[in-house]
Amino acid sequence: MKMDYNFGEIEPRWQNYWREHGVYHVSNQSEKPHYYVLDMFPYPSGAGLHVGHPLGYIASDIYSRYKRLRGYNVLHPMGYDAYGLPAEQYAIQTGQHPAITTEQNIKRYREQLDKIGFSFDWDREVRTCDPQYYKWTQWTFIQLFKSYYDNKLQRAQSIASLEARFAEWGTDGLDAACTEEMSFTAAEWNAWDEAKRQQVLMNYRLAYLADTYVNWCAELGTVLANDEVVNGLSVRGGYPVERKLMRQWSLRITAYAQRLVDGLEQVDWTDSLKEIQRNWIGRSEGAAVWFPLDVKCNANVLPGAQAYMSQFDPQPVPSFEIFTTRPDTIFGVTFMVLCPEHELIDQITTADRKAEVEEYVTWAKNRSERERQAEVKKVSGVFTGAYAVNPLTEERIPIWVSDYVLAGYGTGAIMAVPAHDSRDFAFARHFGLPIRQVVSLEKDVTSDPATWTESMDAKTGYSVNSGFVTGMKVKEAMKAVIDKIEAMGIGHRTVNYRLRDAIFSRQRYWGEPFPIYYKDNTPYTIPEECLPLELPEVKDFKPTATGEPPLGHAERWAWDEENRCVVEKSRIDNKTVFPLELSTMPGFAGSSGYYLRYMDPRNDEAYFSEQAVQYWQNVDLYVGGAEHGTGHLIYARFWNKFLFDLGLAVKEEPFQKLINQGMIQGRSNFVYRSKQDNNLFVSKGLIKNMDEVTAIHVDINMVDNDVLDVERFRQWRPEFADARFELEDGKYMCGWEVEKMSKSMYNVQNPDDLVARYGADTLRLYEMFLGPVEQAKPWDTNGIEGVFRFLKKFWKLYANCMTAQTDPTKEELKILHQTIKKITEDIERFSFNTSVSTFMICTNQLTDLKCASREVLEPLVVLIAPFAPHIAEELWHQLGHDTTVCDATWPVFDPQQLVEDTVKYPVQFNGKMRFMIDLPATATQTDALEAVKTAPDAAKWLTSEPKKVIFVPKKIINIVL
RNA sequence: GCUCUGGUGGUGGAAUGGUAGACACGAGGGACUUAAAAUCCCUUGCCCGCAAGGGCGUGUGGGUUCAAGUCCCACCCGGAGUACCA
Repeated sequence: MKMDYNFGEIEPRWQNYWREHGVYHVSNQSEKPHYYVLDMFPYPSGAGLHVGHPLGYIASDIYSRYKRLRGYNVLHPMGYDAYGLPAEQYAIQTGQHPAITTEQNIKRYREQLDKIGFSFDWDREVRTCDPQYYKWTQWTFIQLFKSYYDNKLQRAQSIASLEARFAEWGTDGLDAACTEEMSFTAAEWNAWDEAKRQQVLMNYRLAYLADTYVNWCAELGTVLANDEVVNGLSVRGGYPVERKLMRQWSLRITAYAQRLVDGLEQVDWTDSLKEIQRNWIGRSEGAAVWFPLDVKCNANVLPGAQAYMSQFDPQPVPSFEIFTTRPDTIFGVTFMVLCPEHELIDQITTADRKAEVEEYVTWAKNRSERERQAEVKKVSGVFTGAYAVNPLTEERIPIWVSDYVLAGYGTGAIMAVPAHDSRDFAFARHFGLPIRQVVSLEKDVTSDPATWTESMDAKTGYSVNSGFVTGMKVKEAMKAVIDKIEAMGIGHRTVNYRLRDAIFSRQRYWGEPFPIYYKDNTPYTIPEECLPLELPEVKDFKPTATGEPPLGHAERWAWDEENRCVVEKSRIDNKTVFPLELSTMPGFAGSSGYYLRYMDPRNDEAYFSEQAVQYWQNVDLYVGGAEHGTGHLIYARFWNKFLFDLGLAVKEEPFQKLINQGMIQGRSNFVYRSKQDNNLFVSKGLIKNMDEVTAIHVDINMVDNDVLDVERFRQWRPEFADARFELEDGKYMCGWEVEKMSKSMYNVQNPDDLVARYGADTLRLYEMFLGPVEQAKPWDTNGIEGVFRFLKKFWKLYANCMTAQTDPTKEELKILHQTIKKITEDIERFSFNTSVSTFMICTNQLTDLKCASREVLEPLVVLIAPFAPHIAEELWHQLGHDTTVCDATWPVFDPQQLVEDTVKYPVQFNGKMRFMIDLPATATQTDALEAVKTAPDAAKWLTSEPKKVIFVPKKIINIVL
């Protein structure tokens, strides 16, 4: 065996071997237990992989290989989230077809990934832009289109069954998720024509077309989902986003809000991620209450309210609905607020207020989302002149309009309780509206709200000034008020969610086409047998002159209903040939169900076979970034729940355990140029005053352990050619800072360079050694030498000992079994950084002992195989095996080999000797004393016969000498 | 503001409530070498001391406990998510 660790020769050789022998190919048929380990598949960007990407892949690869060694049949696939904006933006700039760019990028990604030695089953690769893949994305969309959500059954049902129901019962007894509440009879339904029926059904479909306020990004020329917008700017590009009413496809994800909340209980995710999702879904319990209006208008008439109000007014009483989480404060309502979009405004505004209200509404509606959010603190609003009646106090309450009430949440109308809501408080103060205290921390103790500096929002204390609930605790009062409201028939308990339906159209080219064509402006799905509906070629990737999406440029983009095929657009006659949908699906469409497709990726007949999903069930371990908490991870859960309702997915939750790998930040290096002398660079330690120098980013590839390679620096740019350096100890020391990893900061570390220099095994170990997988951390190559040194030592241990084989000593076995125990525990809790340390300790100890026993060296190779597969494979064969190490068996821990000392340590304590002892819970004082006396070093501590012995709880014994 | 996280040497980071700082980097010293690389050995939390040894130490202040980095309460500081969600 060669003495030197030649990773450059070993690694490619085994990578070829694995590929040629299909070592990582996984079968759907196996007697073994199954385990599914999934990485979030990457978007293949033009920049290639940097060291941050493989962090999660390495962790999941370690776990996959470990599970395999433990006898599991492990599914560990990889693919590409290939649709996306950057390729398309690039296409717009250069005319290069996104498919070509994407293909090139994928090729580069694959090369980079292959060098790191992953155990992916590449036969199962999927690409979201592959027609054979997006066929099933389109198929799922059609199923969503053909489904509605039954709130009583709490599951999706077919639209066909809804039609049957309408024909027989109308909406009677129907409780379904919908855009707006509808009420009609079977007779009405049966009398309607096709167009009207389709329009009604659209109100219930899980994938529906509707006019909704959307986030329109003019710069990107498309609408965006809520999670793609932060602070009024697009996540991609940071362009301003405005609210716009547009006819768009949406997914009725809100129907699943409750199940999305409930499902979090069943999964093994971090609390923080579950919390992110809970916040995003934003479930709040409260009451819907109808407030009768004190004017005559055409607003809805609610039977209950009318019955109540008819005591005072024989005429029908119009009313409107509000949502509150604090029904207990209803006695403190001093005004009402409608959102500027509220339909009631026009009807209720009094003539004298009309001009002012209209002006305000126009102003508020035209304000960009960005402006609105920037001026959140600024109070604005206007009085409508109209009044509502508080159904419990029978007071007349003024109705205002303000943009602090949002159209999209609840009913877009609130009862304002300024004493107990900070926003209402600010509003009341600004407009001089009354503030009435109805909750107090102490019973019957009130103060004058005029003296308050802030409202009392906490849901604690007692009701005061509150009619029949006065004196009750807040929680009781809430219940009592709702009960009363329900009894009066003017409201009910309800739950509201912050979650919005997912806008599903993008006015873009590079995405999945909708399998939809329009007959009479009514959308119809193309037959499932005709899928995939392939993305057509276009001559221009920009929107058309008339403002249509890029697909408007496609010549061949019309649907021939008779011949069931795509034909030239020129043939559209709206009799047999119809226009196809022009927008495409968003990025999350393709990534929402990919984990299921991996189970059976080449299936042409179905998304995946029943046999495959019955075998694999769902993802056991999912590894990826937490930045997908409000996007992909919500959509994928929704997608899976829907497929579960259809009976395709067999588990309600797609990802059982989820690990969020922390982001790897860049570590930038700086040189410091003197402000007096542009050619003089001062070493970090010699700078007296930072004001005298300018910090300049330098490429981290010219820096080693913060020492600058001055020659490379001089060659870097012409202006540095004559650079002079003020050195410390003959070196130029650079400064550093943690920043985002990006080209412009010259701090991008490319994994290929490290693989070339140290080998893949070192890179793998080092990425793990850097710290806990979940933690965000800056990339820093300063420690990589240590890991590399370890692998060289590890290699040498075998090189020295392979020839002479001896029986293992007790000491060697102890080291081995300690290592087995520790490594197994570490892997099970994803603590891979400590695993690397354990290997280092083990190797040092065995080297000191000059260990040469196969009985110890062989299992050690298996232990390290998940972490450093190449060196393990090589040593495994050197040890004389002709099977691969991937098929070895994980060594079994033998506790007998670890002789634990019962007595841990002695300490002096108030003149007593105290000993920690490990004894069974049933042990007596005599047992404890015996253990101390027979401990290896007993003579050293017990210099005389004990005078007194105190056996304190469980593990302690105090001995007075 | 709310929610979630985290705070340990010069650095990255270890510690089922049980000898804090494993392991690694960096630094200092030494061996080998003509020299360098590579390799190996020693020291390395802070303070006092030649030493043996002693004192102090896990953001701050309290508490529970025989025992607290770890559990509880309050506060301070960082990171992330979210933001007029009624």
